Amino acid sequence: MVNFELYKVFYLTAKSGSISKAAKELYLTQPSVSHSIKILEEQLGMILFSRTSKGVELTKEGSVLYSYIEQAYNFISMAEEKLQELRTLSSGEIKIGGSDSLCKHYLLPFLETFHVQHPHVQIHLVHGTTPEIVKQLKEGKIDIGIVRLPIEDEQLQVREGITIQDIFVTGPKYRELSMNKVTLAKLKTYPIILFSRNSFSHNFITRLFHDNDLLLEPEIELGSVDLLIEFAKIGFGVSFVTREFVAKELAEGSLYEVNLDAHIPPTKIGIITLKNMPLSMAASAFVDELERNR
Amino acid sequence: MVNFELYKVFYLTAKSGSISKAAKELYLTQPSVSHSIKILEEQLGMILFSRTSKGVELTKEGSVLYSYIEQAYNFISMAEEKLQELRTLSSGEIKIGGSDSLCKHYLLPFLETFHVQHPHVQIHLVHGTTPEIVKQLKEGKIDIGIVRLPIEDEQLQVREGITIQDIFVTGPKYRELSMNKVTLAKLKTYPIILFSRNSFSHNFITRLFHDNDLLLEPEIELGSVDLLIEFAKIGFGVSFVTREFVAKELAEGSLYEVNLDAHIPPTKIGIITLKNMPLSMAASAFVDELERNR
DNA sequence: TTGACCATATAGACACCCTCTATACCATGT
DNA sequence: ACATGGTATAGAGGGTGTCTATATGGTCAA
Repeated sequence: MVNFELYKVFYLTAKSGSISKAAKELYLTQPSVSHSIKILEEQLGMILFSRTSKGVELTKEGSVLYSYIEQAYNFISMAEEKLQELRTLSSGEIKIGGSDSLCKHYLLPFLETFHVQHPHVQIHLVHGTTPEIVKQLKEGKIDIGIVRLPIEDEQLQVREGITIQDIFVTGPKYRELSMNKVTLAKLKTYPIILFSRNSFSHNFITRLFHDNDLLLEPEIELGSVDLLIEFAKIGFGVSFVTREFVAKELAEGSLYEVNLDAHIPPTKIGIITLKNMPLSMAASAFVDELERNR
Repeated sequence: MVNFELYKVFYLTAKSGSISKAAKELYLTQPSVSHSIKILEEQLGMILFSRTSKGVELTKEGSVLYSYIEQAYNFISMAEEKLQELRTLSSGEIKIGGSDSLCKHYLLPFLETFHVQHPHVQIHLVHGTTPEIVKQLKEGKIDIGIVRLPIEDEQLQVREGITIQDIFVTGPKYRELSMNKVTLAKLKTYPIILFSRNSFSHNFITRLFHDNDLLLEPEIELGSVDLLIEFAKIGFGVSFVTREFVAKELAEGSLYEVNLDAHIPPTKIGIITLKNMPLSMAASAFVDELERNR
């Protein structure tokens, strides 16, 4: 099989009808192109051009070859244009899997700015629990997963995102909880509102109480962080939420942070990807964006 | 623009899913292919493969590139197959222009054997006078012209074919002309049958008589060599034809050659082509065939 | 867990081929 | 006749692509 590079030279020569012009386009000298065409003709065993005093002209066989190579050349050009788009993020696609509430409260701001910067990069958001996210990542259905750390998996590459702090919050009704230190036992006497059973936060808090020989019996279990916030605001009880996600409410005074006499360790948000699978340009850029704003 | 040869390496690697396998196909070593792909990735500014322990796998961008390169590769493969056909004469086309009667009597036997040998080469036959043939040759409408020599034209390459001898023939009725030497003056007393006015033979004979101070007044002028032969056979008079084209009739005794007491110089058949336009494989093969049987 | 096996990556040396310069050659048009 | 613009050829040199040798890493089976 002939060296493909020779076909490029052939194409440009045929197209411009001149070896000299082709040489200029290729940033080569005329003898070089002349030589390449000679090699090609020798390897194909046929004359491709008739040489005239004003350039070259395709022979019958040359014309046949040209009609094919023209197509091939166009496809390669299109390929390079397409890759150029991908490289400059004028095109592309990212599939992100967001665990729990992280989608809305953590990811959304990034998505907005990223979308403004790269409007032609399509973003698909998938919702799911941490194990679901990991599974989809391994199946190649998503490029990036956003989960709470820690996570242990040999196949995963984990980048650390921002650190978040889970806290108990309450509305003005139980404002006293924010004044003085509150023990877990004391807190237990208030109505506790938690995220759905089996969620990261539900499990964590249950274990925290259990470690202090207390059995937590949540008053309400909700499937949405927004509802947790709303319920706390209007005085249904004490919600367990992430401080960073209720920053606005805390600032405006519609929620108060419980002054808990117990240590709730801060959590990190992790950006997980498959260790062996290189990220696409778009995904890579998005991850960079997430890491930059750590 | 990237070296096209790298795309070939890329394609075969992607297709086989393995650098080692691609190396075998390319008759290269594994490090060489590995290196080529690295170069390609660097030049495109993106990772094309994820390397695993059992080979390589296309990344998102790699897949995009592959979908284009696959097409390009197929076109090039098709091109090489097509050229292979042309080279082996399993395909192709020849346009031949035959002057005067040469088509039927000279060319036809060659065409038959050539067609048997290369049934997939299409042959187009064009009929015309010598100037018409030359014109069509220069316009690129035919590849090869078959004419009587001599012909003088800077742009033409002339190959000599067989030598032919024009003679006068007659049927049994005037058989006596074949017995003893016949002068032009004597011949003139018989009815002369010539090919159409302005034809090569008409002009030649008129001049021959003129050079001997005789004015030729042909009895009949015909537009076909076949008719010349037939008219002579059935006793209409004396036809001026080419000896080689009436070999059968002379042998079987339906025609007799006039024993002329004047020298008619033999003529050569010429195979003419454009000097600066290389012949197609098929045309070239046909010309070779003509030259071989000189 | 360990070792064999099968991938790819890396390093460094060498040779070949590609490209360059210089020049010849040819056709065309002034 | 000569300038111009095209291609072909020769020969030299350097760059690049390919090789060998070896490292590295993952998978599988014992």
